[in-house]
Formats: sequence, C-alpha cells, structure tokens
Amino acid sequence: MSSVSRVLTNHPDVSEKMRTRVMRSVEALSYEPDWLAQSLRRRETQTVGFTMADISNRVMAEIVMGAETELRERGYSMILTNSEGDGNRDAQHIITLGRRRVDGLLVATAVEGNRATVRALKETGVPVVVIDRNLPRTVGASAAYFDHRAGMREAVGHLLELGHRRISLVLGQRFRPTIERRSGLEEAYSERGLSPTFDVLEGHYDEQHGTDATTRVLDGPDPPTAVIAGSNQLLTGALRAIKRHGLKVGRDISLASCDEVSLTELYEPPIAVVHRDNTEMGRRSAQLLLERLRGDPPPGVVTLPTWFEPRPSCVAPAKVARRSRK
Amino acid sequence: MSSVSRVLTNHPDVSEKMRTRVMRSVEALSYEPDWLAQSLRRRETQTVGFTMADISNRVMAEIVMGAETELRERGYSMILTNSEGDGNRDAQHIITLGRRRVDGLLVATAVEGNRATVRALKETGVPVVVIDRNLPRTVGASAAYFDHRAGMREAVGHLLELGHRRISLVLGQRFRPTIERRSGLEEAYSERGLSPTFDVLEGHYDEQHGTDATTRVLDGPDPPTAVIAGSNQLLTGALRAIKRHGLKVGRDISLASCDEVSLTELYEPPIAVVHRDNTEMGRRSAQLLLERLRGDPPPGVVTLPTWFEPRPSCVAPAKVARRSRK
DNA sequence: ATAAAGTCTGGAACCCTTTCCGGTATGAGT
DNA sequence: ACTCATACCGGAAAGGGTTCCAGACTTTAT
Repeated sequence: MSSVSRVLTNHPDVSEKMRTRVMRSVEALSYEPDWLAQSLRRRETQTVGFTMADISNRVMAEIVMGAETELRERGYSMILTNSEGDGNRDAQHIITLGRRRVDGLLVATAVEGNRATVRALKETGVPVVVIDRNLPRTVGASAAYFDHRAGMREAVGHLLELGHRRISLVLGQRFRPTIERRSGLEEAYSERGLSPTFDVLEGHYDEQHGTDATTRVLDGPDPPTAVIAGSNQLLTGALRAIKRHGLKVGRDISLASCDEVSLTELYEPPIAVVHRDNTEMGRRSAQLLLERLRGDPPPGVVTLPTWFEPRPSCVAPAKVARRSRK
Repeated sequence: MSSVSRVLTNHPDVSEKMRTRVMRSVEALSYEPDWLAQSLRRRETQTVGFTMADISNRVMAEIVMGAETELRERGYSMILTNSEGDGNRDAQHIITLGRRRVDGLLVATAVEGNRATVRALKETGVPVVVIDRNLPRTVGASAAYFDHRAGMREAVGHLLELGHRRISLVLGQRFRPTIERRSGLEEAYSERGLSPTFDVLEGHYDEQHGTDATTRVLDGPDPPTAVIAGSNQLLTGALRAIKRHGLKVGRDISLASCDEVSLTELYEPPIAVVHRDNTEMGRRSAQLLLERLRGDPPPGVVTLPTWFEPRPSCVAPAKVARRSRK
C-alpha cells in the first residue's frame, strides 16, 4: 500500500521495477485512490467555495463561469452557495464551507460590512478572495475589483458634453459598485467645474426600484434630462417608468445603463452602456486564489476596467423646459 | 469519543447524564466533528454534483438557483461543473464528481446521447436526475422535463389562427427541448389539417445561428410571415437579421420567442413568448434527487408546463405577397 | 435473593490514504 | 572481506470520526 501511494504520488523513493508492478496492478484493478481518505490525510480537499448574492443574476453567472473554468483546469472543484440577497446567509455559508474543509473562498457577498460575515471570514483560516466588495483590511483577503468609477465618469462626461445638467443615477444598495459609480458621477461634474445638479437614487438592484426611482424623479419638480441605470434590472424598471410617462428614449430623454444585455443592444434606439468583462473577472479572481493556495504570498489586488459605449439613447437634451406628463 | 459521537448523532443508547456531560464539553471546546472523517466513515458526503452545459445561460442559472436553495435547506452542498457546451467534457465531469464521492448527480448535459457520457452515468453508482434531456432508460435516472411541446403548439396555433401559413422555427442542436418544440409545431399544423408549410432550422442555441438562419429564410424564395426563436440568444440573432432586412416586427413580420427576458417584454412592440418556470425546475429536480437519497424509490418523473403569452409582435400577416428587401 | 432482561459505556476495528521510520539489499570504497 | 552510504521497501501510526461488541451496571420479574 505504501508503495502504491508512493508510485501514484511520484515520490522519488521508488524503483523502476516497483513502479511498473504497481502500475500494472492499478491498471488491472482500475484502482483509484479514495478522494476522502486522501483529503483527510493530506489536509486539503482541492475544493473552493464560492459564496455569492444571487447566481441567477447574469453578472454573477458569468463570473462563476470564468472562475469555474480556471479552477477546474487546475484540478479544483467549486462548491457554490447562494445567499439570495440575504446578508445573514453570507456568514452562515462561509461557516458551512469552512466546515466542508474548502481550501479557499471566493466571496461576492450580498451585503457589505455585515459583522457576522466579517467575523466568519476572519476565522475561516483559508485564503479568501473578495470580488468587487469592500472588506476591512483586517480580513486579509485578496481582492478583485471593477473600476466602476472610470466607466461611470465616462458615461456622465458624455452626457455633460451633450449639454445635460440634470442627471439621475439610479443605483442599488450601498456597497462597492454603488459607491464607486456615485464617485464617478461626482468626478465627472467636478472635473468640469460644474455644480452638482444631479441626484443619486439608492435602493436595491431590482426592477421595482428602477421603476419607482425613475417615476419619482420624472414626477419631481425639476425632472432630469438623462437617466443612468446601474444594472440591467434597474434598466428594465427605468424603461417601464419612462414608457409610462409617454417619453421616447433618445428624443425626450437620454438613457444609459450598466452591463450589456440583449435589450441594450437591440432596443430602439440602442441604449448606451458601461461595459465590463465578467468572465475575465471570474478567471482573475480564481487566479488570485490559486496563487495563495500554492505558496502563501501576501494578498493580491486586481482591478479590471469598465468602459462606456455611447449609443443613440444619449442625445442632446430637448430644448423644451418642461415635458408632457402621462 | 464513542459517546461523543453517539450524543451528536442522536443515537438512542445515551443516558441523560452523559448527554449533558458531552454537550457541556462540546460547548466548552466548541468542538465540531470533522466533515471529511465523518464522510469517510459514513460513506456519504452530503454533496451533490451538478453538471451543466453553460451556467452563464440565464435559464441554467435560474435552475441552479432553485436547486441550490432546495438542496441547502436539506443540508446538501452543490458542486457545479460547466461543460462550456462541449459534450466530451460532460463525461469527464461526471467521472470527476464520482471520484469526489458526491451522493447524487443533477445533469443537464451539453450534448444528448454522447456514448462516454451515458457510460459514465451508468457507472457512477449514485442516483441521477436528468434535467430536460432524453437519456436511455437503462441509465435509470429520474427525470424532470419541461413540456416544450405544449407551449410551442399554443404559439404556433396562435399564429395559424392569425392567418400565418409559412412559419420558420429557429432552434438549436438536436436534443430534448429542440425535438419537443419541433413536435409542438408539427402538431399545431396537423391538428388543424393544414399541410406542413413551415421550416425548422436547427443549429446551435446561439446568436450567430439566430442571425444566419433568419437571414437565410428571409432571403429565400418563399419567406415566412412569422418567425419563432427557440431561445433568447436565437431571438437576439433573429432580431438583428430582421432589422437588417428593414422589416418591422409586428407589422411586416410576426415574431415569437421562448423564455421571457427584459428584451421580450420591453421591445417595441413587446414580443410574444413561451414561458416556463426555471427556478421551479431547479427545485423539483433537487426534490427528485433528495427522494432517492433517502429511501431508494424507483426513478421519478416530473413534467413542468410551458405556456404561450401572445403579444403585439404577433399580428395577422401582411397582405403583400413579397416584401421589400434590404 | 437471584436470574433474566435491559441500559449504557469504553475499547477496538474500520473507513482509506499518506508519511514517518527502521531495516534490508545493493554497490562503492579501501 | 568489511565498512559505509544509498536506494528502496514494508510496517505502523496518523488523520478524525462511526459503529460493533463485550462487559458492567441497573432494573424487573419470580
């Protein structure tokens, strides 16, 4: 048995004769070492856990795909847990994954700064890579970020150049992407020396908030001439509200969104978007983790770009001061 | 140690005194049984594998979400593998998951009827639930199906009632959903005693095929008055082709698709779709598996409905015999 | 009071590898 | 011919639980 083990793990203390003898038997019996026993003895499972807010979200699904591919190529399997947007579940899942003896953790938590989650991450004892979330430095996690700020600054810059001054940015709950996008917006105004005549509507990254927030600003005393949606769900909601107000995108109002989906491309007129490469994000996050699984370098950081693509949904604001309402 | 084990697993042979004594120590040491050791000894890992074609596909992502939720509630974790549409990888992943000692398998393979995959499933030795794929009966798998046929029959029926006779159905590679949709189309014609003046264009469930196939039929000698896309990717492609031909959906040509996405709902005009509940599919598949993990009942079968929702993208065919081309 | 039955408990085997360690065989050096 | 080093091998412990089993201690029945 010891020799079999040595042969199969390429230990140097094995004669050629023994090697062939073992291999022949292995072949004959189609023997395969038991993964559990191996993991137990070696103290590693070649498995990583991925805790996320919501896998049914396209962005997440693409990240998962990228990560899974990268991990699989290096012999790791991925256990996936879905918090369904519930911050309390994040911590629970991290603990469960720890018990399952994962070798490392990929996290894109539903909520940022949940005490239990932060504690769980600190105590987990395995390398952690956090994906597009701000976590206390003390967690000691590697991080992969999107530079949402840059893309948003470009988008807002484009609208400002077109002559817009009142812009509404509809965002979700307050976590890294939200904060960065808001900063991008502010920077676009301030770098042009313009007074901040925009509003930011934070809520949830869902359709309902998209509709509600957009309706609210359109009904307000000083409605925006351009709306930017912070996600495709928000976009859907925003479009619904805009439609209900009888406004035509790219004529009565300008519209931009984050993340390309079939809707943005094929809508009439096509909708400008801030792009990013989610699959790449998955791959890079996995790489950050793998780095720390062999060797034990200090936590790494990767930042991926986002970029704006103008489209006919963004036009110069109508000259009319006040538009018709529904 | 034995007593600790008995207490923690609720074995009946434990006195009340021992129970409290153990629990007190467990508390004090915050002891937790090692998952690997437990799995090794009990010969079960409370883990299931999910092999799928493509997690970045929205339909799959929703199924995964449903399944993960259901499994997690019963204490199971899910390992996810993604075949990236490559049939050869399916078999590989099934074998890998087997080695990982998963207790059961959820499969929505990229390819149907791959020899290696079928063999791997037969040999895996754990319960299998196949999701919306046809597998040889000999595999002994439980199955969860969508009734694509019914939804498609409704959709085509609707178009036929509107007066369409030349309908093009754009589908992907030949596997269960494809075959069922085709049957639905055929049935809609035949149950009205109409001669089958439709064409079915099989290819891949991707945008490219959507564009190519649609372009081909629109350029053909006898172009369809209605097109049905078999997925949202195909829809995107089809819309692109229709646009390029300078046709207006809901006026020059009728269009329907499968699966609701923001595009179908918000397109101008809104696009009719065949609906289905993917999350429910995930849940039910997981339930089928869980059923077989406790007890060992014979393989079960579940069929979930699909249903058609007419929308303004479907109108009576234009009276003009031949429409303008680009 | 005693046999029989029942309740608990701890020891040991087992799940399946990996790895440490002592020991044999072989070859080189003198 | 005899060390000494080297190469290789098998036994045993360890990894951390679960479960069988025999035995000790109670309790019940007679």
